[in-house]
Amino acid sequence: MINILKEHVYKLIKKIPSGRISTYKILARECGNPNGARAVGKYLSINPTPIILPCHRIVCSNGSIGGYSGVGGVNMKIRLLKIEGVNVINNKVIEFEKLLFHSF
DNA sequence: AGCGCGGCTTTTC
DNA sequence: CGAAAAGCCGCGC
Repeated sequence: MINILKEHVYKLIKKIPSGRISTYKILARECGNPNGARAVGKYLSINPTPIILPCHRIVCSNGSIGGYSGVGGVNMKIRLLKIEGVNVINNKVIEFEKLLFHSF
């Protein structure tokens, strides 16, 4: 059990395979902080390796794209998701529930 | 060493 | 659908 969310979050994200996605809340929950989704988002925002860390595979729990502090904003995030095979329409992930990866 | 702020959110009205 | 409020952690001053 890692107390530090940041480290834990990064590891979890790295575990997410291509074509799969997850949510901030789930990650926060996996870290033991169900209400720490926001904190998780911040860690991703300050993540040292934007593309290396598949932060674009993380979306809102409601299926919306959420946000992206990197260059290109959510547009780039959507682009990356589509490249990996995730359908995104109107800033929302299609069938994101089926793509959710919660087998950490 | 201590305090305050911000953020890729989430939930409810 | 759009807007507002709430709770969490690391970093900077």
